[in-house]
Amino acid sequence: MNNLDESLLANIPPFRKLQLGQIREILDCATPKRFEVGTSVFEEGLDADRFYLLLDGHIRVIRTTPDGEQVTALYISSGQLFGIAAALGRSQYPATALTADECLTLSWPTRLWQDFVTKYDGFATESYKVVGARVDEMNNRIVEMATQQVEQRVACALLRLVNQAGKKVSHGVEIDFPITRQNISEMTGTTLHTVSRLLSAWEKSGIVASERRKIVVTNPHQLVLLSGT
Amino acid sequence: MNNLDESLLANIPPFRKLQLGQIREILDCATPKRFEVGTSVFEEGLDADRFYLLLDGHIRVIRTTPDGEQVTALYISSGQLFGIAAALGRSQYPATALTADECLTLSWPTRLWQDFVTKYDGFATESYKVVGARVDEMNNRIVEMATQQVEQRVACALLRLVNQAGKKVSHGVEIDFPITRQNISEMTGTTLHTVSRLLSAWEKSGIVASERRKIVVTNPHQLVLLSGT
DNA sequence: ATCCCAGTTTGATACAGCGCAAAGAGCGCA
DNA sequence: TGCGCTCTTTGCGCTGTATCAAACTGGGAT
Repeated sequence: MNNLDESLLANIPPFRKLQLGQIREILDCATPKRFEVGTSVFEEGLDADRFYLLLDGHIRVIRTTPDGEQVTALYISSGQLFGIAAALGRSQYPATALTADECLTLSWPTRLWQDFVTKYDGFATESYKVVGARVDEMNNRIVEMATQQVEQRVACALLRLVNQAGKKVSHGVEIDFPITRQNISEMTGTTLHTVSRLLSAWEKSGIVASERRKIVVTNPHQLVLLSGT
Repeated sequence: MNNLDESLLANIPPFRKLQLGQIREILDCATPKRFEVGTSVFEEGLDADRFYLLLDGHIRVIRTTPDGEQVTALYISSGQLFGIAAALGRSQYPATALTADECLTLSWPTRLWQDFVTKYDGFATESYKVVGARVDEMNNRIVEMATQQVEQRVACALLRLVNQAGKKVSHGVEIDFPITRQNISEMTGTTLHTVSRLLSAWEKSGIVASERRKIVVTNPHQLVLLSGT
């Protein structure tokens, strides 16, 4: 039992169609936890014993290659389930989840997944839609990496970030958490140098305005053109 | 009702744990169909109204970019489910399925998926494991494309093909369906020219032996070394 | 006020792999 | 037997990006 408010989940996909009483039940077995910037929620290879819902903040899901390079699999924004590999029959986490800013999560023991699926109508369907959307995004990234060159890929990556973590500001849309050139290079399979050069060029053309750890897209339309989609 | 044999499905993952009577029921609502080489089972963007099981042959799942380039998402070997996007909430096929050789499929109307899931214990779990494996493979490909260079990627692709469609022959392991340089380039995001050069070089080192539309890996170990994993 | 460090910018150089081009080579078909 | 199609091989020049190197900047800690 905890004192979280039902309305927290009422509008979030897998719970949206549930009744308040059911949401109450789910909340009562949830563990809330706050994570500082840059800490890990779970790590690649560990037993996938819990699944998570991100209530606030942004999470970077990364994989590390044998020689230590990092590749960003995806970014999670608030309101999304993550760490649900167990729902696809995996017993270990296939990736590491790092907080990109301060985060608030709810989590449940993995074994409850099956309970939720059988007990709450629509829970499974809605959850697997999340998986579907991610598979789709992964497919798109594969196509991108296979066919487009760096400038287009970086443009696509920026657009994805804007779509899922964009915050309107006076001069355009800002990416709502601290992000470095290095981070972007890890999303696109390039180097931070190349990303820096691209952003500099785009800044000159008035497409973006960036500072240290911060990017504002001032001309999204132009960015779409560059992305070649 | 049809005259297919229950043993067809008895050892295939989502059906493995079912009783023969249940398999019979499933078979009775299945439609078998044979496809010639190079024909399409379903196409990107069409209504995902059926899901499939590949009984025999090999299928190439591709996506086409706006400018007509093809990217191979994955290869399906016999015994695998495919076209199951609907299970993840998609109403259209996200890719096109082309036969790589002569194929035999069973298919069911999509609406039966939900029936199977509720009626047959373990069907859902086993099916989602298939999805899990594919997500995993996609993740690996993203990491590969982001960090490795062409030679390593092609080596990885070949190894994947060998693992899932390898047939032992006298001098090594042969890929069990016709495959062109072009096909491999579409799996790895390169050009057929580069693939051709690599295969020529590998042939000289005694790692592979290839002919027109045919590849035999004679020294898998060396290929693993090249793949850098 | 100063130091330090993480992040950024920019230049110079090298090279992997692409694009283009053209010549084989295997195979079905008439 | 020869034609035509698809697939393969190989050469050559070019260019997009990585790599190496070095300087700059802003902000937090002492």
